[in-house]
Amino acid sequence: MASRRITPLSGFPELLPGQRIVEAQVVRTLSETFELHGFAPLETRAVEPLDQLLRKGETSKEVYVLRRLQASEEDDGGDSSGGLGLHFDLTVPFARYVLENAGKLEFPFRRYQVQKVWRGERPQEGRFREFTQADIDVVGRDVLPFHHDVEVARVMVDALRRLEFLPPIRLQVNNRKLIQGFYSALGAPDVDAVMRAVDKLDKVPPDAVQQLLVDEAGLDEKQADLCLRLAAISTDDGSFADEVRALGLEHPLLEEGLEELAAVVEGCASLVDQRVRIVADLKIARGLDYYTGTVFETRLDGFEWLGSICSGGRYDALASDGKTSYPGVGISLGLSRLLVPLFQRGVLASDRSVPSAVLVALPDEESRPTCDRVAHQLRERGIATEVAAAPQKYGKQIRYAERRGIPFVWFPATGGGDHEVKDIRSGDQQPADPASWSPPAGDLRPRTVVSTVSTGSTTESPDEGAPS
RNA sequence: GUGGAUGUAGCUCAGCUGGUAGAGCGCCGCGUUGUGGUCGCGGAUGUCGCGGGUUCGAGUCCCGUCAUUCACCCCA
Repeated sequence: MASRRITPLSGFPELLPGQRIVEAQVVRTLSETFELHGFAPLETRAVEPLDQLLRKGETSKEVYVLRRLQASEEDDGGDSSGGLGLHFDLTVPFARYVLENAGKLEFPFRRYQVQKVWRGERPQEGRFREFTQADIDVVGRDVLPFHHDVEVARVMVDALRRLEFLPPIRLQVNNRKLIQGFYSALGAPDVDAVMRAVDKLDKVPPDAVQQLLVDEAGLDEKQADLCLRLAAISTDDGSFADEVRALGLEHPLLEEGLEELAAVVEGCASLVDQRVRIVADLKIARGLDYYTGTVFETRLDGFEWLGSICSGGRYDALASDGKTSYPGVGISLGLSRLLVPLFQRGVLASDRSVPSAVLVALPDEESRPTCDRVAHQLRERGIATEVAAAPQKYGKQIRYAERRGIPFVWFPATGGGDHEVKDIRSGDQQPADPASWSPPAGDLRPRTVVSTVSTGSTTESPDEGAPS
């Protein structure tokens, strides 16, 4: 059989073992944090009917279609759903899940979900066709009190701050009501077009956006100028409201948005520290999605080019069965976008490529039962242990451990002597009892290692970050 | 999906106007016959991303393709 040359697949990243160890630890930290806040774990199927995926306003998404190899032409277009597609986010499947299980769920319903999603877009650094998202959402029946907007922001910030290896982050918050009210008060003929233009401020210089506002959103110079002045407002406290009011426009929606935005910023103020900033940033618009109030984006210091790693917002009408509507608010974290670039650039790594904390050396094949017993005793106490594969010279066995980052090598007692355990980083070797010996707590699990590329310096941080 | 740049050893990269493929690091072995890392000596790195074309001859020039990356689109 001719072997086809194997090549990577564009946009479908795969991790090395040490990187996967870091990712798995991150997922563990996120899940624990979400559950600390009472969010229930949830998983939905990978596929949805295409008509669900392509509901209003979502037709531009690049959806991967699922098809049976044996399906005939007639089968494809036959059923009413129009076939199946892989989900491109976790919010749309969740909305469907809520409708489907509304009778069995308690509202407001809080859930988190960490799953792969697929988008047929052109890959770039931090943009993939298959990637992992971590979502939290709160959904109510008919109504959802505003304080949940503050809650989801607090939960996600709490989760992010526990990932101590991350560069400092900046959560940017805005409010759709605020900007829509402002644009309406201004007399903008097409509020969506204004948002779309303003949303480009990240990449396009202000005077170009001004031109867009005039050409495509139908504003005059003075209106466009006011839009830019609004978008330029960015404060880390409630003072943005004064700056907005100083622009002299009034509208009920604008007022409502100002109050909500202030509530989010002030509600999160207690979480702010050196590694987490929260700003009211009035240029955040979030495209044309289903958002109706609060909107979030999140950026990493020094990695602004990556775009937002974590965003979301309030949607008043995401799910509805005609009689009942289910308003929600949520945020989703792009786990792959966050981690893969840090791996690629060598910023993040694991200090081990295996979970093992101990390698039990094997003097000879006859001693394997003895070695297995030692390993068993250690594992019984939660210490990840492996026994050497072959009775090579001890130097080789030590090197085996070193290559994998296993910190301890155990030398079993032979001929009546003591067992000994060696820390191969320090070279320190001590007699030890397999029934009671434990490594230092910090060596029990692999650690995430952060290296600052510019200086080349290396610092270690425990993965299970405690709130400080 | 559209357009541009890039692709040489496991990694970082040399390789001139076409003429038999290189370095450092890493890896393997020995010195060191059950205790690695330092040092010394020795060794192997490879369908030059892949396929086709031009040519006596292609890593080098041309076309296609795949991958990476940048911009657009969109967004985690």
